Amino acid sequence: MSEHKDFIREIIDEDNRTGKFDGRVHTRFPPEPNGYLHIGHAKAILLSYGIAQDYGGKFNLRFDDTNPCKEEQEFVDSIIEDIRWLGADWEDRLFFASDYFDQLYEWAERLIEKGLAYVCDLSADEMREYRGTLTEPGKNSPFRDRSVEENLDLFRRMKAGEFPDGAKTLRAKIDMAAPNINLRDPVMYRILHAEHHRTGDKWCIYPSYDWTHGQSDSIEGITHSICTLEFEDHRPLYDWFLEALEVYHPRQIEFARLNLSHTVMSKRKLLGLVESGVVDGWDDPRMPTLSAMRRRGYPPEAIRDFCAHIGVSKADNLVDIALLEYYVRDRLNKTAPRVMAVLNPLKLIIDNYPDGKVEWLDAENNPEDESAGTRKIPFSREIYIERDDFMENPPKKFFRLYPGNEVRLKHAYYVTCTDVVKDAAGEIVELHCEYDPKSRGGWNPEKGTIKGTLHFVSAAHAIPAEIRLYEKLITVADPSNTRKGKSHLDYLNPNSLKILTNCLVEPGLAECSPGDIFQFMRKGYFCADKNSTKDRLVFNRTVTLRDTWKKIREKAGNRG
RNA sequence: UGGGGUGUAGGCAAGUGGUAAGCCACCGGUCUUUGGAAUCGGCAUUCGGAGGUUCGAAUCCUCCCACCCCAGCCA
Repeated sequence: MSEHKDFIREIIDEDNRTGKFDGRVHTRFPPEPNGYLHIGHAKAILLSYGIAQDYGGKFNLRFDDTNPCKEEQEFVDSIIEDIRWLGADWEDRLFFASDYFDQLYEWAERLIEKGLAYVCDLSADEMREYRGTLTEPGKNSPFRDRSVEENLDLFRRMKAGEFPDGAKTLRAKIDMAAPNINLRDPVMYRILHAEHHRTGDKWCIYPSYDWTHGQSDSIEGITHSICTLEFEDHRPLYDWFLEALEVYHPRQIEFARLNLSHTVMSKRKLLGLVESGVVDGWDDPRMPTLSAMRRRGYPPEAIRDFCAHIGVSKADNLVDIALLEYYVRDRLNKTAPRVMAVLNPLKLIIDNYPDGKVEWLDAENNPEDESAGTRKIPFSREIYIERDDFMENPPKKFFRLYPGNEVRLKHAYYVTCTDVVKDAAGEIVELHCEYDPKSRGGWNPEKGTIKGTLHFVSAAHAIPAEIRLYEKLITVADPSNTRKGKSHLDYLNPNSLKILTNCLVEPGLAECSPGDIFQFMRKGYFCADKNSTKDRLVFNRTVTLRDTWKKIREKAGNRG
């Protein structure tokens, strides 16, 4: 089984063979600080960073902050935090496109002097009309043939603040009939009397992304500018700028962005969910943002595993969110300490266990990791078990607790159900059992296989907790491909968040800190929320355990 | 009816003229003090379609079809 390389690494191998960049490999991740990073960005970051690592090259972080109206320091901070958490390292190479504003301005004047750029007075609407359509060529701006002197003068006065927003633009003089619309005299500068998060009020003209991006990569000596598919037909424009300027020319390679099932990934839609209150902020654990995944308990290693395995190609894709969850479980299974928590408690009284007696039993912390050691858990006459683990009239193949059945209480004893107590409404309020004193620790060699094993907490020792259960945000796999007139908002999962407030957890959890991740045995992985305190424990369900019993039940249900 | 891309299993994705990897999902067995984990097995006679070249085609050629992106002074 040979390790295969993605098509980008193959291109880099080829460049190294031919000596195109003298064997250098230098990549970058260029986010715009106008929102939070999501799992799709993680794919891009890890791709570029991973390539730099594989080839002994360098990786830069550069903020593409050319639009002061949308960008904020808050986003710069969150992006830096998220990339650090993911594990990509830009060392001392943190840059901002705004660092290059002076250079870009100088280059713009150079293009004007070469007769390759001009100041245009067309309004936004007029410019749209002049641009033509997908099938018809555009027509030249009436301002296209201004003299170099006039252009220089006007451009300097734009910079000096003599004109209001939108009054003029600087445009590249390329070809209004180009079949590639990006080449129809694109805007290089627009007038924006806006405060920039880094340059303040120094500028009232701002370079467009297209005019900034390629040159920024050039300035930084990037060899391979890896970006997503939608920029493929901007590449000829970047080539044009770089050639006109006669500066160092990186190679741009495009790949398909990640789409994840049962969620949305566009910043616009994500922003909409936040602003409309559908979710409780960018780090609501239901969001596909990295900050949400961190809060929910996804380890960065799992995200790296996921990104390393989804592949890189140019084909549109929709990756099943089950794959991400698989890698989360895979990591957590090896690392998360096992504890017992009862989400929906049902009291169980062991009639033949001495009243007032407490035994502290040994419990292993992680069967996958012996070095995780053991802890002591309390056992007593009154305990709580999971309500789901008892059925008065069980279906076939149910081997949990029911009248007359014997089950194992994990790490403790075997118990047999002897009585069911109900309230006036017929609701089961408590169970009575007898325990087998010879089964201490959960094993009696005299008996055959005990199939059912239940988790529990000791009533006198358990501590209360709030537990938040999360499910998919959206009920359909691909909300971008739904019936006419429907959007992702028509497919929000009403059960995406369920808050349980009467949960009971084993006493050791009182000491846990926000961010700690556990396996609540038989229930799933849970992460102490950022707002969890000793007095008010709050856990987020990271992901459930695989549940074959649930599957059997659902199948039976479908048949019936 | 412009330009740029992409089509291999339910979802990703290898494959680069020599007879369809792997992962997830799904199905079944073993094992188990978590119905977890682990483990074993099953899962494309065929690569968007049709022709053609060749001893041999997912790979080369021709035509066709489908889907995605582009008409911001957003990135």
